[in-house]
Amino acid sequence: MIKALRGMKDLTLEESERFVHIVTTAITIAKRYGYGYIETPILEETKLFKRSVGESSDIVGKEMYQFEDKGGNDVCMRPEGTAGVVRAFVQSKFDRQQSAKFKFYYYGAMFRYERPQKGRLREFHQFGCESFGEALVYEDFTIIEMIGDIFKALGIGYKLQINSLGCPDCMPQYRENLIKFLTECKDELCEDCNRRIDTNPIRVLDCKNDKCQSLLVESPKLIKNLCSNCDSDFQKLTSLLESANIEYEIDTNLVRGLDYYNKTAFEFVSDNIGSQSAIAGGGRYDKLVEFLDGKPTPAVGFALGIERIMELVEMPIKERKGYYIGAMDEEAVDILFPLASKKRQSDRVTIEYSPKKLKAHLKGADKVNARYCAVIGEDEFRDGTIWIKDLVKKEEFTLPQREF
RNA sequence: GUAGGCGUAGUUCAGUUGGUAGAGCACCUGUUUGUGGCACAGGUUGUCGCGGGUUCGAGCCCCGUCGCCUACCCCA
Repeated sequence: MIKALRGMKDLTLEESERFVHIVTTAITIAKRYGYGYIETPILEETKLFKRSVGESSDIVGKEMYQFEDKGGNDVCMRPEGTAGVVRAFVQSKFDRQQSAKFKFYYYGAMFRYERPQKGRLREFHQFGCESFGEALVYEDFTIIEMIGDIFKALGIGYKLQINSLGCPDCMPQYRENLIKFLTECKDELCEDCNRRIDTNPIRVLDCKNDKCQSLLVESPKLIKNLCSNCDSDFQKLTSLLESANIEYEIDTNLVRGLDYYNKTAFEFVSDNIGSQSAIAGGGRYDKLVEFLDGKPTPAVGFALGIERIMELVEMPIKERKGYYIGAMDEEAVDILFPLASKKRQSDRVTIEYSPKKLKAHLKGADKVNARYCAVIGEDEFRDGTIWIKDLVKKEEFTLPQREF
C-alpha cells in the first residue's frame, strides 16, 4: 500500500469539515476588515526565503524543501506565506502607489522538513493576512482585534502575548547591550545559546532552557530601551487593547522566528495542543518590502496554524438537511433522477440507486443525515406520486411527483 | 540530528507463565407483509507492521528493519 509521506496528512470526514469551517470563518471575518484574496505560488526561488525569512533561521538553514528543478533553478516549497505575498506585492508594483493601502488574505499549504509531532507537520496549512501601506499602530491593533474576532467566532480560548522588537533606531543599540550581557554570563548559558550569541542573540531570549531563563531575568529588556517612536507606539497599542477589552500580557522574551519583524510582535497561545502552543503569530515588518526590492512600504501581518486550531474548535451541531430519495422496485428507479435534478437546484439530494424495502430507505436517509426521506413504492409508482417523510417532525405525506 | 513509547479486525483496544486470536464501536441481515434513530438476535472482517532467529510450537522471547506517536531542537 502506498502511504502519504511522513508528516503529510489526508483530511477527510470530520477533519476536512473542521478545516473548511476554520478557513471559511477566517475568510468571512477578514473580508469584514477589508481584506481581499491573494493567491501566490507554492514554489518560489530559494533566494526569496533566504532574503526574507533570514539565512540564520533554522527554517532556511535546514528545514526547507529545497531542490533544483528541471530548468536548473534553485527552488523551494514555501515554508511560510509572507515572503511570497510581499514578492507578489512588489512584482505587481503596488509599492509604486505611494501611501495606497493594500490588504490581502491567503491560505494554503506550507512546507517545512522537520520531525513531525503534535501540532507540527511537514505539510501544514496557514491562513494569513498582510496589510501594506499603513504605518500607524492602529493597524497593528486592528489586526490583533481581527484575530480575536476569528477565535471568538470559532469558540477558541487563547492568551495574547505582545512585545515590541524595536526598529533600526533602537534595536542595534539594544542588541549590543544584550550581547554584552550574554557574553558576561556566557559560561552559564547552554550550548545552543552560546552559538546564538554570535548568530542571532535575540533568540537567546526565548530559549526553553530553565537555567538560561533564570539568568535572563537580569538581562536588559528591549521594552525598556525603545526609542521614543517605538515606545509611544507600544504604549498606544496597549491602551487600544485595554479600551477594547482585549486581554494581553507583555512577554519581553517574545521573539518572532523570522528575521523580518520589527516593532509590534504578537502571539496567540493556547494550552491543550502539546508543546506547540502558538496558534497564531505575527507583527509588523516595515523593512521587508524594501529588502525584496520594493519601495519602502510599512506592513503588518499574521498567520494562524490551521491544523493546530483544528484540535481546538468545537464544530457547530449538524442539522438534518436535504433529501434522500429511493425506490422500492427496480422499475421506479429511473424516475428518481428528474425529481432529484429539480430538488438539486436548491437542496442537497442523495439518490439510492438500488431498490430497497422502506425500512432500509429510512435507515439510509438517517445515515446521510437527510431531513426528508422520499420513496417511490408500488402504490406511488402506480399513482405517479411520491411518499415523503420529514425525519425531524416525524410527519409524512404523499405528493404528485410533478409537485415534488 | 537526539531521546522515549507504540505497531493485533474499518476503528479503539484486550490477549494471563510462549500452545496458530478476542471485546466494544462501526458495518450487514433479521425481529413476518411499507415506517429511521433505541433494544434484542445473528453475521462479516485479521499475512497479530515487515524480515530473520530461538523453540516441538511465537501476537507474546531475541536481533534487524520500516512506520506511527510524543518530547528535545525549531516554529504557526
